[in-house]
Order: sequence, then structure tokens, then C-alpha cells
Amino acid sequence: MAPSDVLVRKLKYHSPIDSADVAAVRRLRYEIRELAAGEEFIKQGDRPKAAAIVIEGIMARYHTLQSGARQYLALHYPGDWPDVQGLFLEHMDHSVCAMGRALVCSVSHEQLMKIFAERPTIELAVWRETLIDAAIFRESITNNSSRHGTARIAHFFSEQFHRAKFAGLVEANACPLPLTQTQLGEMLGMSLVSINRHLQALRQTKAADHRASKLFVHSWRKLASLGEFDPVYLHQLVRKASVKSSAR
Amino acid sequence: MAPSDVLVRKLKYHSPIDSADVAAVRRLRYEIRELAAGEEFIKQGDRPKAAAIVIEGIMARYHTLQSGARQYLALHYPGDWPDVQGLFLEHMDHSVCAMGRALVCSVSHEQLMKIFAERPTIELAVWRETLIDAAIFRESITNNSSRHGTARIAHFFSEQFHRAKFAGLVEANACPLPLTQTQLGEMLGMSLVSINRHLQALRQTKAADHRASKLFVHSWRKLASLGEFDPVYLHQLVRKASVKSSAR
DNA sequence: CGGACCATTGACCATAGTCAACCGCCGTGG
DNA sequence: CCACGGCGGTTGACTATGGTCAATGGTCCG
Repeated sequence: MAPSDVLVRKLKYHSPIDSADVAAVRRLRYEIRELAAGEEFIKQGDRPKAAAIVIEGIMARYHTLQSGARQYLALHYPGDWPDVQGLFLEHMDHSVCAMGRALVCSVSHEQLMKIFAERPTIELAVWRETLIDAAIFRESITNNSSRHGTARIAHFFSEQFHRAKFAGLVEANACPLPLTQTQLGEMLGMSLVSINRHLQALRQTKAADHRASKLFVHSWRKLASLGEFDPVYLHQLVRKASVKSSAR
Repeated sequence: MAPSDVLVRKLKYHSPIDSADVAAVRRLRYEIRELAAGEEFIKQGDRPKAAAIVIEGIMARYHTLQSGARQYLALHYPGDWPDVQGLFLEHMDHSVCAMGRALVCSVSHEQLMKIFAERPTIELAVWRETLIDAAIFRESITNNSSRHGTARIAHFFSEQFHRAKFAGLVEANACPLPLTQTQLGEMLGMSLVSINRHLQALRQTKAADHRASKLFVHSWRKLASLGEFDPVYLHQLVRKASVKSSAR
């Protein structure tokens, strides 16, 4: 799929984009960059001059603590903008890297400001995009702070499966989730060993399983209920790509 | 201070606002509402038609879990917009309440869209405002997920003291922080008893103390270092209201 | 084959959560 | 005025959860 199609597809999930908007998006000039697994794309402290859109693969934002420890903040799927806030915030307060191999396209801030002036709908759609990001961050605060063990993992898996579904990445009840257990721990604020044990517990419930960089959802209903997952915070307009339809 | 002054003061901390912008802000019509301590302003699930700006006091956003438990997400000071995302996200995914008595002013979405069209600088400033909110959420993920005990509290206190300072609320090394220990727990993902014990530990370091709904900072340097606090994520343009100047 | 990385396991330890009681303060109502 | 009740803060004792340490096995790759 062409980069502009990936982008348009995503924007349409939450915003009303018309054909003139689509045409404007297609006129954007961009650079494509391929990233190896784990490769850093932009670093805490940098001053970006362009914004990236994920085209293929999965990217992640993370904080690096004084100790050198890493805290992952969110994952990003094709169509997502993992560093748009750089448009208006001078310095990056976090880094962005690829989880697994990924393709990103970057569009200069200059061009974005121009397209915003021409097509206000697009500006609002991108703003909305950043607001949904914020909603996802809020949900992570709650998940990591008030859910324990298996429920925390289940909620995280639910969100990723749901978002992967909308990004068209789910096949046969499985979606890519290229994280090691160590990284799951850095995402959820748990130790490697805890992750491992709770994963086993989750496996035993027959709700979901994670292996070989993939998330297998055997019972969406059970997984979502274990994680108390309710997708309203993702603020999608369209509910068509129903998650339920593809997994019991 | 008049509501528009509170707003302008805040926007100027991160965005270049000129006199025409200020004039436009002053022309906004708004409704003032006084809230009692703990009163809910807007509820998870609501569809707001106006956005609120905190004028006096402190407000908070929170999630309500299925169990009825509450997870606070962030505090908001005069000049903050605790529910702007309602402009572009139909449903509230969290609630907003007053911590202690508060004064808010609400401005209809309609008027906001109009001022955005007239004064793009203001639009960008408000967008930036929401991006800074997101940065604060990210920091909370990290704080609640990867810092433990006293450090977690110290970081939270540092952020609140710093933000209160910029809102002009610090007097004699103390700022208002109208939360009970139970609420601190709901903010930081810790139990009441843990909060109590770590607060005592913090008190003993002579860095800071919390009592009578106030936060006393005895040694800013020590508090910030205990909490590994670095204010870059608050993305202020102006660094004039230095925090260090008023506390050793 | 050796090394690196990832998943898994057991044993032990540390931290935080739960339960329950008590204290002091404050506001209400007798 | 004082008794009472509620709330917020504090404490001790106990429990549970998760973290740390260390070792093992599998797999992939050079």
C-alpha cells in the first residue's frame, strides 16, 4: 500500500476526510526510511524538523531513565504518527524506535503546516490523532497503576490486538507483537520474571498467548474481560472492523 | 485576576501570543462556575459542548474502573484546560472534578472554533497545550511504572510544585495540594498505607512534607533529585519563574 | 561448536497491600 | 457545653505480590 493510502485509511477511522483532502495528502512529498529491528529513529532531546508516519511494522515511544532503564510508553501501527508532537514542542521528551523491522515515511514540518493551512480538515484530523494518542497514554497510566499481574497484561494485549485489527494486521486470530518478555516488562512496569509467570497464567486461561513475536487471541471475549478492556478511549468513528467478528 | 488574563498568562509560557491574540481572547464570552471541593465537573461518557479553563483552585482528571475504584490522571492549575480534547473527541473517556474549591470558566466549542479560524496562533497555542498535557501523561506512565516508593512521590511532588510555581501559587516554599493520602494513592497507584509510610520517609529526608492540604518544599534540590525530576517534559518557553530561586 | 539471546524455573527476598485498631480534629446535634 | 460520629492520618501485624538472583535449556547464527 502506498504511504498516502496508509495515512488516509488511518485518518478516516476517526475523521471525515473528503476527496480533496485525499488529493492534498497524495501531493505531500516524503522520504521513506527502512528501520532494522530495534533501531532508534529519533532520540530524547532531538529537535525534529519532520514528522514520521509508520507505514509498515510497529514502532514504539520510550523514556530513558537516569539509570539507563527504559520505559516504553506506547506502540504505533501503520498510519500512526509517533512523533507529531514535535511539530509544536521543540525538543523530544522521549525517543522512538522500531520494534521489529519497520518502514516510516517522514514529511517535513514545513509541508505539514502548508497542508494544514490549505485543508483545515486535515489539520483537525491530525490534531485529533494527537488527542487519541493522549487518550491512549491516559489509559496506560490507569493500566499500569491500578491493574495487577495478569489483568494488566490482558488489557495491554487487548489494546494491541484491537489496534492491530484496525491497522489490518490481524490474520487468523493473531497479530504481530514483536516484543521480548523483557520489553513487555519495560512496557508494563513489571520484571521479566513476573511477565513470564503471568503470561503462563494467561495461557492457561486459554484467552491469549504470546510467542514468536506474535499475539494469539483464542478468546477475545475472555481476554477483554480479564483486562477490563473497553475501546471507547480509542475514539474511533467507524466500528466496522469489529474485533469480535474474527475471534470467538 | 480576570479569566482571560489567567488564560493569556498560561499560553504565554509556551507560545508566542501577540496583542491582537490577547484582544481576541478578551472578546470570548464565557460562563463562570464555582465548584465545591470534590465536585464533579464533567463525567466519563459525557459529550461536552464547551471547554473549561481552570481559573482558581486545582482540578483533576480521573478514570473510574469497573470496580468503582478511581485512578487520577493529572492535576490542573489555573490556566489549564482539563477537557479541551472534548473539542474533537465526542465522548469523555475520563471525568474531571475539583480538588478543593475551584473556579472554572467554560467557553463554547463554537466560539473556540471561531477564534481558531481568526487567530491561528491561538489555535496552535491550544494545540500545544494539549500536546503538553500528553507529555505530562507520558511522564506519569514512567513515574507510576518505573519509580518506587519515595521516589515516585518525590517526582509527583516536584511536578506539582513546579507547575504550581508557574501558576503563581507558591508562597513561602509551599503550594496548595488539596489531596488526602487516599487520593495521593489513587494518583500514584499505591495504597493509602504505603503513601503514609513513604511520606514519613520523605519528611525525614527534610526534602518536602505534605500536610494540611499543602506541599512544603524544604529543599528543592533534594526533592528533585530524589524524584529524578527534570522539567523538560513540561515544554515551557519561558524559564523565568525559576523554581530554584525560592527554595534552597 | 561457541556465543548470544530469549524463555523458563526455583529459591529467596523486598516491597507493598490488607486488615484492624487508635488518635486527634472538627462539625453536628442534643 | 459536651457527646458523638466521621474523616483523615498513623501504626502494628500479617500476607501477598512481585522483584532479584542464578541456573538451565532451546534456538539461531556466525
